[in-house]
Amino acid sequence: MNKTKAIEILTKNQYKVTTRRETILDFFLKEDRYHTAKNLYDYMEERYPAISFDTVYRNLHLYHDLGILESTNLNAEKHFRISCHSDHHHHFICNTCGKTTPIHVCPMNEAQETLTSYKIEGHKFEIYGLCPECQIAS
Amino acid sequence: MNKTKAIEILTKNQYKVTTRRETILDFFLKEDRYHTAKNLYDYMEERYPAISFDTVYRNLHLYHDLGILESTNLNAEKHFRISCHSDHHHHFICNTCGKTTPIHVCPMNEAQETLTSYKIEGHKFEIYGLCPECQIAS
DNA sequence: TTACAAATCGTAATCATTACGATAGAATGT
DNA sequence: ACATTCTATCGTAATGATTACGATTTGTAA
Repeated sequence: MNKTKAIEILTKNQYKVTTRRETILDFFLKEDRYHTAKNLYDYMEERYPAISFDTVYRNLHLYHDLGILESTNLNAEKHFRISCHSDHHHHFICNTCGKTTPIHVCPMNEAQETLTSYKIEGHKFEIYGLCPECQIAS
Repeated sequence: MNKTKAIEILTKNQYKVTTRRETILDFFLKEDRYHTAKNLYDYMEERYPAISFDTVYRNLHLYHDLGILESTNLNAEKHFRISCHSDHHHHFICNTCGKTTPIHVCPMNEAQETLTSYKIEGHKFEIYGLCPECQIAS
């Protein structure tokens, strides 16, 4: 996902490309990692002192629905990152800096065999720990 | 995990065995699935009309820390279930009834090979969908 | 049974998220 | 250019889950 493609998705779906929406894209494209709604709110508030929660959450959900962002729950708080769905994969997530590393291992084929007569609607595979950089820092 | 073992863990760690703590165990042992704090609170309130949030949450955390319960985050809300750590496995979780089915497939060995120089501290593999019973019901 | 620490109650505070009426802004047709 | 009509945003209040804490009660060991 890049800015051009995200804007293309917005216009294709008849959503307006506003300055706030562009700034939100900049925020997520700047760093390839998970961020909380609060992280984004703080970033936006520096640039638009009157920004509303509504704008932040509404656009997070919009981007999520359009596939521009993907999300995960880490300790009962939603985290969002720029989408990278060119192929199916999962993530290593650093507990310290939040940076993600793709993992190209997916156990669903094997798992599926043991779940005949179950209707599978989704799955989650995440690995948590310290990335090389954060190990050195600690 | 069963009631005798849970009580053994409590006393071994010098925690008191109170009526509320026993009732909480009954609640989780009754059904092999994930429950929210609210589920437990409602159950407790029927039996102890003056039960406090504090008691519910404090004991959920205590049981979790002692390994009597395990937890997961489903749509930004913590869910708890009685621990079943006899062997390492993961769960299929029904989106409708919350019942769990163990899955004896774990992708960590393969994943680890691709993550040399990363320090792995934990992982999560969950499959969501409809269990056979809930497919019939819908 | 007494005494003390642990557990619980009652209630307020916090944190993330959602909701909604009022206002502002962009796109379209005249 | 102007009016019309959506859409987006603001301002703020409400909700839902969770945490916090002083006051009171209860369990346990001497």
